[in-house]
Amino acid sequence: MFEVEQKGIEEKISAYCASHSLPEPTLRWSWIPFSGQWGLSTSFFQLAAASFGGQKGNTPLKAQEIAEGVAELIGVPSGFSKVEAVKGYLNLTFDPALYTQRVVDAVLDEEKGYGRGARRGEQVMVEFSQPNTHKAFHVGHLRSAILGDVLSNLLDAAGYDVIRANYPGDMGLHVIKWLWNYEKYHLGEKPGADITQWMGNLYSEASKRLEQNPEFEAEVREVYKRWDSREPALVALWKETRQWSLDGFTDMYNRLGIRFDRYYFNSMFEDSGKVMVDDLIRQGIADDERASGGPVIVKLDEKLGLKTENYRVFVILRSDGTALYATEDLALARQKFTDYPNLSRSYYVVDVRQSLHFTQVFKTLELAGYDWAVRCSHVPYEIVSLPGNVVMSSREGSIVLLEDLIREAIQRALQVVREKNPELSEESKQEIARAVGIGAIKYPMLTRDNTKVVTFDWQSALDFNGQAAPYIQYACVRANSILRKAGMTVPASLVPDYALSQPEVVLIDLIGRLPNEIQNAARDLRPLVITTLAYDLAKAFNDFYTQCPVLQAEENVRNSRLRLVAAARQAMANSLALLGITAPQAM
RNA sequence: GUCCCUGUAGCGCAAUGGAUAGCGUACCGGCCUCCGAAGCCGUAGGUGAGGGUUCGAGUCCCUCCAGGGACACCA
Repeated sequence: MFEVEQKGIEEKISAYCASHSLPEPTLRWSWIPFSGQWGLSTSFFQLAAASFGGQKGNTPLKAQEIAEGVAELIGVPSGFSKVEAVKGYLNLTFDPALYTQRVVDAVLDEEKGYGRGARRGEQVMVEFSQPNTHKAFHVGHLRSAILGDVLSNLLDAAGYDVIRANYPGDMGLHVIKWLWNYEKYHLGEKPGADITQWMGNLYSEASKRLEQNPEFEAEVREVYKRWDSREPALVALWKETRQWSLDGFTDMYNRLGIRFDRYYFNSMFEDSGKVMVDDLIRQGIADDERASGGPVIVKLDEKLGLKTENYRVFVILRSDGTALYATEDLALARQKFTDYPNLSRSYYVVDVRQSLHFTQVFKTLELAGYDWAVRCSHVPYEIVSLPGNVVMSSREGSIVLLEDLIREAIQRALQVVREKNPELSEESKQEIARAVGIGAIKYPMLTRDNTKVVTFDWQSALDFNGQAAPYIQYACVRANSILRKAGMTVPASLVPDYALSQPEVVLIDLIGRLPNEIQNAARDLRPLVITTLAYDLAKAFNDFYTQCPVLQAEENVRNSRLRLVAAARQAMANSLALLGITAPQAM
């Protein structure tokens, strides 16, 4: 927001250093961290330490001396109201009126585009939510879906052209088991309304039957053989039942507001993966141990000339010649760069337990000479577990179905909105309940670091109070309410001509940070940065409207505050949109 | 055994190597004649242990301790 002024100041600091025989400084700007202090800050400790040239010296004292010298030289630049040298820091306080106008104008001019960075002309792919067909879709699968969706939003807002890819597991032993069970006990049946639940039930039923009757294994192997020879009837059944799952997934994604540009399926890469394995053997990268009953492996540490065991041994084809996920992942990675040769990054949003697997995949591709291999990266996240550190498993049935969670959350939100706002139309209540319910599900998955485990429990999942999406949505609603009472007209751009109060300063400050924070969040692949900002914005707005009258204020104050309310509402709505959460009009 | 992640208030989580470590929740006490109480205000509570680097360490390095995970044909 003050890039031009900041640059001018940097030049003056350079000039100061040159004339005081100090080294060329590398400046890092940050926000003044004290609440109510408003502006940019930089420190001179590094410069002071460097100025001693290895000799001992009092760094803090020297830093303060430089800060004072710089402060004296630059005076108070235009756009700022105060310049101070404090404890080795140079603090530049913004001119409140000017800064307010700049921030508020930017938000109200750009509206939904506020915060978005310039297009970079760079394409990236984000692969996320790799659900298995013929299995339940449960809360454990939710994190990849939500995280990947939001990372895509963030990268897009940061200026990248994002391709959202899904990679369902539509073939494997789990599918064969399901087909066996269906042919034997359910032939001709069709799923009802709860597709994924029905599919999941049949899968756990199949698992149970096989556990209790190991003699059925032979029948399952028989089905696998029919698949390998592509028996037309079985392929047709697979296609039909696979589609049921995919329809169920689409329904879930629609309810969550998650979309994809591109679908890859692991069944597509069985053959091309095997061809790549052959190539790797020919290149001498992979060792084929099938003659002695072993699989095809890549001894990564050995091939890399390492004595450590960092990369271990990577198994890329079963001893019976059938494809593993590893086989298919090699081909998938290549396919992505065939489809999109200019990808500058290819991200895989997959849980942390597969970290080794992906380093092996990428390293193997690098060894094979694919120059794009270094552009692939795994974005690990910790799993969602149940209380007592119980991992959700569809086989053991220790799961919370996603559709149950969505239904319960929306139901709970509907109950609350009926209590709070009985006069709204039933249609509005339903819409609000959806926005609140979905927001309440997403926010907790995004507001902790990717590497932290999320423990799911019903009570906190359905708790709408405190630091949560409904709090932020509520702040938007209150802002909207004020604007509605003002006739929805926002005054034209103006420079505030009164002394801004503390809550206004804090609020404007936070609104102004959104563009930077979007870049930070995208750079570090951390939605947490935005969930925190959105919450801080909502809190600051709450603070503002409880302390600063808008509609009853004198006209000049009222006009300025109405613009601020509109800007705050927009900034909060934009932040929520990045998080895949909608801000209702009322709630 | 090797490697990775995590350890911050009773509990759940924050804090680009920077100044005074923040928020929620639970507990206790206040606030609906005042733009909507899904809200606001107040009290209380602290970096697993020990070294090191640095002007400055919750953050980086080393050694421990505790919890979780991954390590040859599961996905």
